[in-house]
Amino acid sequence: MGTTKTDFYTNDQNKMATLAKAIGHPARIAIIDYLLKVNSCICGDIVNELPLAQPTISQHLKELKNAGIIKGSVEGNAICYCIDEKVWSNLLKYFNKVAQKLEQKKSNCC
Amino acid sequence: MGTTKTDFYTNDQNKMATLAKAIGHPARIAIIDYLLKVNSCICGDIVNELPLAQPTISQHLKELKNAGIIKGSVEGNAICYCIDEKVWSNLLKYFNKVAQKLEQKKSNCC
DNA sequence: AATATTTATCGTAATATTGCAATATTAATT
DNA sequence: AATTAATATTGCAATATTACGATAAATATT
Repeated sequence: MGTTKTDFYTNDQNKMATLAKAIGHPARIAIIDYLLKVNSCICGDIVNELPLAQPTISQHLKELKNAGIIKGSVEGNAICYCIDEKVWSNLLKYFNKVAQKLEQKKSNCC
Repeated sequence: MGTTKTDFYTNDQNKMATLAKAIGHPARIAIIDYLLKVNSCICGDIVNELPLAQPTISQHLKELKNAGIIKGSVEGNAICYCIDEKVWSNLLKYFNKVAQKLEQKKSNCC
């Protein structure tokens, strides 16, 4: 137990869940916010922006990267992270799709 | 440890993280999908749709409800759940905002 | 080559999540 | 008032997540 039964669900469902889960932490939202705020997609001074230790932030970045939300490229001895627009637009598509279907439905019981 | 430092982050960040986290599980994505597929927002036969025991599904529904993504109204001895359009449109707004900011940015290093 | 800077990894403790069986609760039906 | 049907709650085991100190790895700079 404690393990998700990923086998049962569709690829799309698992993929979307992975993406949403990666975003589902305030530190990672804050990282995304910061990546947007800073014009160029600068990296490691995120450590100064958040109340977290460097290893913790590195871990959060890793999770965002594993999910595919951000990508990083080595830039000297620093690493430059930025949001993957393609992946984000997929996310947006999903949320849009659901919103549209919600509008189409007239029969709301709640 | 193991506890998220919610105190530090902004309300918006925490709220968005809570919403995303609630969606961040394939079973809950499947529940959302099902709620959309069924025209009226019927409830408890979700148990027949997913490979999960009834208590587990009840728990997932509770999490979606606590996050505000779905709402439920008592309908006889059954409960009718459906997605909260307002909350969903907030979610959509966030993903849209990020997508727009991404487009504005020319300077991508990755 | 030694040092500094930046990021990643390892190990570990605390807590949270996932899932289920058993049981309770609530409302309808007989 | 029993019985049935639909959900919720409780308690628990297995696993995952969050966070950090210590340390390693990689590249720049001196």
